[in-house]
Amino acid sequence: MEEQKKIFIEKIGVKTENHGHSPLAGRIIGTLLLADPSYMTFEELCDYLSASKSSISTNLKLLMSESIAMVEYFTLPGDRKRYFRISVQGWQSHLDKIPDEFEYGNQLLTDIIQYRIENHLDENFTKELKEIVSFYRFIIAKLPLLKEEWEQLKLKNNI
Amino acid sequence: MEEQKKIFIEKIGVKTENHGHSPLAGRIIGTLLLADPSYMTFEELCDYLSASKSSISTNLKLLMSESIAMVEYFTLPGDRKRYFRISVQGWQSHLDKIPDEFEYGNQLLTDIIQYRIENHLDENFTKELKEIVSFYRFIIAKLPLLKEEWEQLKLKNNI
DNA sequence: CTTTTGGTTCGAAAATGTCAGAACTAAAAG
DNA sequence: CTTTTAGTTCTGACATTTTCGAACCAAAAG
Repeated sequence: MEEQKKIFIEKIGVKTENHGHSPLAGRIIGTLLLADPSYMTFEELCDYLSASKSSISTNLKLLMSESIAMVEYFTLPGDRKRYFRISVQGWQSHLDKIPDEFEYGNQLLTDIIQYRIENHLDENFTKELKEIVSFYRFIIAKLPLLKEEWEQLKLKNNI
Repeated sequence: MEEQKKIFIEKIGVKTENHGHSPLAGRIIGTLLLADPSYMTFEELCDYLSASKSSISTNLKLLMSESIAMVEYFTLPGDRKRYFRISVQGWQSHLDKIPDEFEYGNQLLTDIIQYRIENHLDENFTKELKEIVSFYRFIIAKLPLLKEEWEQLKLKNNI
């Protein structure tokens, strides 16, 4: 069982690594996703992952940074420890940022097209690029509407 | 102008690196996106990027691989050279694979939820995870429909 | 059959990333 | 004021990735 869990954590870790994080960062995410209770202290993370304080500190700092925001911590009165957990809100807001992500890549493609037009480069290829951009734009415009639609759906069914 | 172009290529390159490729792979993509004509020979790439034949070869191989398919080449009769270019089709099919990408991450989250239920872990957190998954599922289901909608739109307006 | 062209493949070197240990700090406890 | 706790920061070692140069190969040219 415990062994099973560790293998599972590694798997989650690899997935997270694919998104550009270090192996340890991935393991922290995996560990917190399977934790019970759903939060852990700094020390527990060190022990459980057999990692040094410095590595845990560095990686937690990264995972809690503004731009990533996958982990957060809370404190308890009269207790010096920090309790780290997955930030569900961070995860959600990460979802909300997907359109921006698309948008950035798309802006770059748009600039490329602009450059190609200004410099009279091979029009046929430019046109093909335009088509890709227009699809992206379409998706980007639709995503917030989907989110909206989902909120409505949730309101009707669940709560 | 030429200098401007190089800076631009680096910028495209960084964006591509963020998707998990090497700097040189990113530069190749950038170079081909701004190329005129829209294809280049192996030698031209080596010269333009001041990179070794081996590096260009390795990276082109990667970029042309089944799973990435961002670059392709064509040949001309009576000409031994290969002409490398951006694969618009590969790019398109990459777009088509976005739902699968989402799906994989989502499957992992689903497994995590399953584990948490089976082992009676902190239900509140499990419930929050469920909500994220259900939103993902919703999006995944909708994306192909959006693609469809876009195709229709294109048919009406353009061609 | 030899040379040239257009690459590929195989180590090794250089650049980067990851992690641990030790020294440090700020706040609380004694 | 000293000690302990809960981390942080810095430095260097180790691992991985990226790139290069040299040797190699297959096909075409001479």
